[in-house]
Amino acid sequence: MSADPADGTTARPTVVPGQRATRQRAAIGDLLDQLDDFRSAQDIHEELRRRGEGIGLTTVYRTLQALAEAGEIDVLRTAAGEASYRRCSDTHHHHLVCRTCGRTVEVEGPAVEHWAEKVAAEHGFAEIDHTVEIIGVCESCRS
Amino acid sequence: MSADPADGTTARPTVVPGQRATRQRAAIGDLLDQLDDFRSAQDIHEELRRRGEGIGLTTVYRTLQALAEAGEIDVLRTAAGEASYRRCSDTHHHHLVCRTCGRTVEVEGPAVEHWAEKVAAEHGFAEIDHTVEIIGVCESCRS
DNA sequence: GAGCTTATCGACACCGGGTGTCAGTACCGG
DNA sequence: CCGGTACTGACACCCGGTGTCGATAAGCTC
Repeated sequence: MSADPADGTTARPTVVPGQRATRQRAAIGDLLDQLDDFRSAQDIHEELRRRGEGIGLTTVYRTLQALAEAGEIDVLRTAAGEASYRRCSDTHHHHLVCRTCGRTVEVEGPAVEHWAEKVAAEHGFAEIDHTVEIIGVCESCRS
Repeated sequence: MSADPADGTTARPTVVPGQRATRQRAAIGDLLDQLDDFRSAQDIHEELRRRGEGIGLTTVYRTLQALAEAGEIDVLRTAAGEASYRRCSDTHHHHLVCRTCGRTVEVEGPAVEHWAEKVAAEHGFAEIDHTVEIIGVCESCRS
């Protein structure tokens, strides 16, 4: 979470001390960088195999899970209960998803954040966390 | 969805024409009326068996699914990917859930509805649907 | 660079929520 | 009361995801 110390590292590290940089992890990271919508673990695994990466499904599951836990990527559950992953910006935000083509737009909503906190406080709730997803049909899918 | 035609039916019917009133459906309906927080299908099944209702798990799954589809009850997915059901008020609303005891509070938020619509419109999305869940720790669980 | 330690990998078995099937059952209209 | 049909439920099955454990390879030390 904290900013990089002032050494010359370039982008987001994805490498945590005590965690090794492996070909598989790099491949998943690269793929996530190239994609801009939510993909299931199986999708990602399949795509990597298609690209000739020798990688196991278990590894994909675990790596995605670890990335999600580290806050590197966002997870969301589809209606079918399947988990989808996507690399997202650091800032807190929510998603606008097209139910037809799956296109995703990140949206910020200070209004919602405030509303959530206010409502929670009114009912005596603390340590608030919230999920907001908006699902609809995007312009190009409507035509 | 549409209001009842002007005959003398009392409360919410749960009975749709072409759908039969069975003991099992009634039992599920009754139980849902008595509960006021989200329960998994398996919970509900177990509770019904405990009460001596002879009812199959499959039936519970299907009935809950049908009720959810008809808008009679609300569904939400737990972090584990399990579906939870609860009978809710007719009006559109969201939930404030205690992550410790599971207590649920229904909250309304015109502000969020407007925000969602506005944001969606700005990005050319239509036929909007949205989910908002706030999770925290309630007052009694904090002490 | 060699050697060693240890995190990581991945094939495979397994788990558990949920669904499809299909014969038996029980509503409900006539 | 009877027949047709919606519903039921035991059971097999599906599939996303996790645990296991021997094999592998990253990275440190010398």
